[in-house]
Amino acid sequence: MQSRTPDRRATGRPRSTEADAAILAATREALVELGWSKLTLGDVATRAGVAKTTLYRRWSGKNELVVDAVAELFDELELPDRGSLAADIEGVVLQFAAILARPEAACGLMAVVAESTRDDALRERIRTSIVERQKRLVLEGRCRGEERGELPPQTDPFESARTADLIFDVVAGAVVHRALVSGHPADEDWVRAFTALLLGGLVAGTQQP
Amino acid sequence: MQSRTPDRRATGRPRSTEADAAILAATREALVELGWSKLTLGDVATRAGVAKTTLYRRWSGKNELVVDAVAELFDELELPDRGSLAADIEGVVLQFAAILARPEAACGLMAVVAESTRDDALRERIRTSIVERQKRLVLEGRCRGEERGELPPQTDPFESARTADLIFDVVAGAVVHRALVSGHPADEDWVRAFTALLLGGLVAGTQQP
Amino acid sequence: MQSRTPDRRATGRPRSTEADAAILAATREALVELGWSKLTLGDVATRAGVAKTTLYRRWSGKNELVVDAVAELFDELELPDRGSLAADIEGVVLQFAAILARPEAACGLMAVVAESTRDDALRERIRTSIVERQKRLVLEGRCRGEERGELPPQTDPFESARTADLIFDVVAGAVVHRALVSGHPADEDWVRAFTALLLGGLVAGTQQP
Amino acid sequence: MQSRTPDRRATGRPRSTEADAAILAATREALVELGWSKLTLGDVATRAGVAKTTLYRRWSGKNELVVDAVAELFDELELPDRGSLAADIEGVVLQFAAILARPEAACGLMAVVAESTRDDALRERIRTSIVERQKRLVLEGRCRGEERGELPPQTDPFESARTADLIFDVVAGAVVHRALVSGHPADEDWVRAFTALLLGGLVAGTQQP
DNA sequence: CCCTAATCGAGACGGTACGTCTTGTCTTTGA
DNA sequence: TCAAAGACAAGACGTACCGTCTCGATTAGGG
Repeated sequence: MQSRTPDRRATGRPRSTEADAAILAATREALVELGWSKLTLGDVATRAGVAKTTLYRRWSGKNELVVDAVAELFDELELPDRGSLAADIEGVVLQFAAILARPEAACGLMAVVAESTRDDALRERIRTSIVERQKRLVLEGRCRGEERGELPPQTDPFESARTADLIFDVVAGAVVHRALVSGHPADEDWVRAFTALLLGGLVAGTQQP
Repeated sequence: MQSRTPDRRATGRPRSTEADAAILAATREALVELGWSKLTLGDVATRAGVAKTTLYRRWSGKNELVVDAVAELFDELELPDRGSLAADIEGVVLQFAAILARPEAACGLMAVVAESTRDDALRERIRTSIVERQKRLVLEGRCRGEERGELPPQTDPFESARTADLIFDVVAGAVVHRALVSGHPADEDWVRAFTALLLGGLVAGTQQP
Repeated sequence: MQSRTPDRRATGRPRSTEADAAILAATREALVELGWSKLTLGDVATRAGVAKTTLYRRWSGKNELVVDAVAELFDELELPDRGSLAADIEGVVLQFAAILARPEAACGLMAVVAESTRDDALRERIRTSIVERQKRLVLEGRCRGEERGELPPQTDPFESARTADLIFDVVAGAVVHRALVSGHPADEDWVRAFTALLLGGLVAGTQQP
Repeated sequence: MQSRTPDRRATGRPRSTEADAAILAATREALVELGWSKLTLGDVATRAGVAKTTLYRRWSGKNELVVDAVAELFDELELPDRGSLAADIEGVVLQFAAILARPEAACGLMAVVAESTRDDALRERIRTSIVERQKRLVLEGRCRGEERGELPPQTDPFESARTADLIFDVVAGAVVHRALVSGHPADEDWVRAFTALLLGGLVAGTQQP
């Protein structure tokens, strides 16, 4: 959501802050009921009890609106402390799968990713609002793994970032593919098998590169 | 594409087989130029030199059409024989990344996946036409790994299928996420690191489950 | 309906004569149910149990088909012998009104007249098939009036034709307007008043021109 | 054209009054060039420089639009004062014939009458907007005839209305039939003969009913 | 306490695509 | 050769949404 510049004219009627929240909530509600392609901004405005003008004054279009509406959903992710690295990873992956099981997250996210293949600004907005924002979980997890001695300490910062990116791609990609493409739920069994594969690869990879 | 039932009435003018191919090619062309959201079936029909009715007679809508148009792209994948399992995997993953780097594949695939979150028939069509169809690569790869002794023989058929599914989710998901979400190319370096992670996990997982 | 030329090639499968009648009947049936604007040639063909091709082979379009279908309706008109000119006229006008009360006649006739304002060939077809064909009633009526001495004998053949045309315009026009535009039925009362006006004008006109 | 109810919500952008006029003018223009059956609302909208939605917001379809477009044409009729009843009638009938000679009037009027045979609301709209509206000419003419002593005063109001209706059916019907069906122009000669017939009938009818 | 200016709701506007329908032609198989 | 069946190119249908615009009606400061 675009924040108003601080030096903005302070005169005139200020924008309603309630409208912002109402619009994002209405967007998620409409995504659940209608999906991406049948979601219309006019309908979102009506649900939010707001005029179309009010919506367009804040967002430039459907893509940007849905990115913001979906991004909020992923902020509730956090790395649990279950005692072992494997258990921690399983926990956060299950949380991620739970969010993706919600229809507004699944269809909203996939749709904006699809649109972003032809819109660099949108891709950047997705990266900033969603991807980079959650990469904190990987860093925190590895940090905890090193503290516990479950992972060897990573010294090279460049190599460290590269590995974090790879892990994030593997985790996020695999869960999304399992949930949305294969069509099977990412349940506890699957998450346990996936975590074993991932950790096995990580340990093997760092032992004898 | 729906094949006509064999006992279909053989009367009337038969459907043009050239039109089928022209429509799918035009669809890919339009996807490249316009992307998913600006692709219109009227435009596809015009590009294919075909009336809209001809298009609607064969496909029920944009979703189904694009699934078929994209599915053809993935049929050119094949498992190369580069001497080692790791090299073979790297080869096929690179091919997969190359296809996903084509805009018609990327935006078409993501868009229909997004739509499939609210349309079970569409999800099934995607699974049948694309996912299950390419899972052959995983099976073939493991078979070759076992022949070469790089992988321990898998005896339990149920466990075997479960692992194949997991591998496919990890491979396809990671490459898609890398290419489309993270926004970095899935180049040779990344593919090598990813393959190492995957193979490490596989070997570790089968040695001490 | 285009009649086959007598020296036509007698080879090949002959055209079905039943089809002609079936198509005209189906056209009237469809006119009753659907009216002019929703009548489609495909539907007529289906009702007649005939392929569209067969229909187009005989008529060049909707206009021509409906002219032929409607023209048949007016052939059942005849001048009754009720003893006096006034009664005879009332009788035939009531018959005419009865035909126009049938929806297929009313809407078919008005529609082709509307189309004929921009299609001279169609106007000619209407005149030949419907108007001139029924003008016999006027001539026969005047002839009978003169025989009975109710009308003075008309000697000038040019003047005679002019008057016949005028009478036909007045009779046909007034009944059509009453029935279709004013929206009131052309019942016995109205027909009596109209006939009185017409006969009064005719007698007055011939007495002191 | 539907007038907005006076208690209508005064909120929102008001409808453009220029659009109304532009659409009706464009309709007449298109009727002249294309006739009824080839007139499309999309084309009318384009000619009027207006979106299709704007047109459909005001009229429910082709029929209603053309009724309004044609009705305006007949408002220019007026009863001239030429000194005698016969001359006055001849004058207004000639005016009427002149309007019917314009293609937009002829084909538009006939077509909506044809459609009205299957649409009571449309028939009522035609009666209200065109027929009843012009019946004023008959009333005015008879009034003037009575003032001049050319017609006996009519006392029974019911009988009076019945006669006015009859006269209107005869006049309008005969002119339309002459112009559109018989295919001959309603020129001065014809109008003079017709007026003589009509007036003769009227005088005869009122002298000895 | 009013003034000013940006906001709000409502809804009409010009466009554009939709998915369906009809037209008149063409291409099959079968009689 | 014609018939039936139905696919074909073309194009209008009436609807829905888009993103913009014009309204009158609120709201806050700031004077």
